[in-house]
Amino acid sequence: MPETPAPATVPEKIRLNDLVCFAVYSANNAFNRFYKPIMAELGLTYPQFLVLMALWEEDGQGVGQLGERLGLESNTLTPLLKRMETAGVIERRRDRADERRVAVQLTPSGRDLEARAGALLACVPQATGMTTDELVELRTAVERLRDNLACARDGD
Amino acid sequence: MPETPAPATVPEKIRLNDLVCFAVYSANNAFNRFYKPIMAELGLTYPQFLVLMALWEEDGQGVGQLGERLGLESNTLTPLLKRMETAGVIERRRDRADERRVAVQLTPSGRDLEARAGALLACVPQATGMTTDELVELRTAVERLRDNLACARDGD
DNA sequence: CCCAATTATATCGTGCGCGATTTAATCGTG
DNA sequence: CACGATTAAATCGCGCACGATATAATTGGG
Repeated sequence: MPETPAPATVPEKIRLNDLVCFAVYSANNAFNRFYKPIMAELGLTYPQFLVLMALWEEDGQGVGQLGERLGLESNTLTPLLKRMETAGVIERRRDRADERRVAVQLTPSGRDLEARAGALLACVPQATGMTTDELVELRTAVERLRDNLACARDGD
Repeated sequence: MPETPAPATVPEKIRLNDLVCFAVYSANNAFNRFYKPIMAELGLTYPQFLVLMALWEEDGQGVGQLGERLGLESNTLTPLLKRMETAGVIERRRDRADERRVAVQLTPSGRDLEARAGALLACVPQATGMTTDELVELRTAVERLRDNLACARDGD
């Protein structure tokens, strides 16, 4: 007879490296580190760059729309947008028709960064060490994971 | 003849949703949000939980070893570990043989959390909406991405 | 028309994550 | 043994991310 009785379900120690969440966590940190010097060249941070991308797709979005696009709320976006305004890449202006809303507009300087960003980010696919097809598949899977987690948190 | 001459490489507007980095970024945020109430039940934050997992695998690790395991440095870990010490789940003590080093030891309270954590995290695979096989494949791909980015940043 | 409910942003406090620097202990070479 | 170089951790400042709350504008019944 073994000293320790076998439990109904083997508890099987969970290890850090078995967790998808840790892989995502550490990959996100790795992306941040990789992007930092590139973004510094543009005078931006990585989250600020994501905001700019959203604005290059559609200028003049409100804080709420940007938040929906990026998965962030005003408590994160407001100070971030203020820093971007100070940096001179966007302008924030109250909507005349509805003074609660704040529209975020690119400045010429903010628009100009789009071309520069394209060149600076060209090195990224190479750095991932993955093929275009692999990247598309990976992205799709990560998006599915993200969306499932988000809706599991709300209404299941 | 087309109005706009075709450039050598088509600049093809990059959209937010095409970026793997944004998928990883937003998935990491989603994980954080999903884990927050679970971790609160344990009196922990998500990064603190990751530290505990590393210690459950091997107790008494130094700050540097923990950092290597988690991909963090002392500037992040030191204050985090101090909060965990205040919370009573670990103890930090200077190594007698080498006074530069600080060993991190689980307290009984910190050890006890392992069993509770297992039960609380049982809901996670379900929430991802992915099969076990899909999760393994996804984790492997994300780890590869992370490791490639990290070594591209250093010596290529 | 008024006022409670709703909506949009902003504010505040806390905990990361990290670049830059500091402090302190150990090592290595003479 | 001395002393500069190296190593380990800690400190500092900044920018997210977010829960909780506040402020201000609009909406909708009665």
